[in-house]
Amino acid sequence: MNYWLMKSEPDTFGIDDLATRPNRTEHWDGVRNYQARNMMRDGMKPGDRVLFYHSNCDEPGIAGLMEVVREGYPDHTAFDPEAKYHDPGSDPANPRWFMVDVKYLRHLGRNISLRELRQYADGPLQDLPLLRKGNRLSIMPVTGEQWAFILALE
DNA sequence: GCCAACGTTGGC
DNA sequence: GCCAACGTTGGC
Repeated sequence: MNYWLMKSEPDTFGIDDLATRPNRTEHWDGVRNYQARNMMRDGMKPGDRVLFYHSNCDEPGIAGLMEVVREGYPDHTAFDPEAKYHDPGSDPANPRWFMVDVKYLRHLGRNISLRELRQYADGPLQDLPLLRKGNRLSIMPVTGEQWAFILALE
């Protein structure tokens, strides 16, 4: 089992939205970055655990936990001219973009803010891509050690 | 293949 | 709203 972190803007789709979806499950569509695509297509497997990170909001940070319940499959929203992330360059016969399905597990007891995580940027979390300058990856791997350390802060 | 211009991300 | 960092595009 592997660990990941996925970002979303709570104004668009936050952990409360995931928690109230049917089966508490939703597909993670709209990713249009090749690195993140590769992780969903090749790396993420059912049973993997994911930190749900709220970005671009009052207090950016980790809000809860979710689980991958379906491995990577084509992101059909790329084919939809009406969709926000429509990509005319993605051919249904050879899809460019992928997504996974994730299921809500639980909220953290408290939001663990980016500000707080930065305190450990020179220590236990020094290799966490989230804390690297200029990082813009919306999906990133988390080691078992980082996962355990972050949850111990809760 | 280089690189300037541009658009986006996302913290602050 | 600002702006630094980054990815992508497209002319050459």
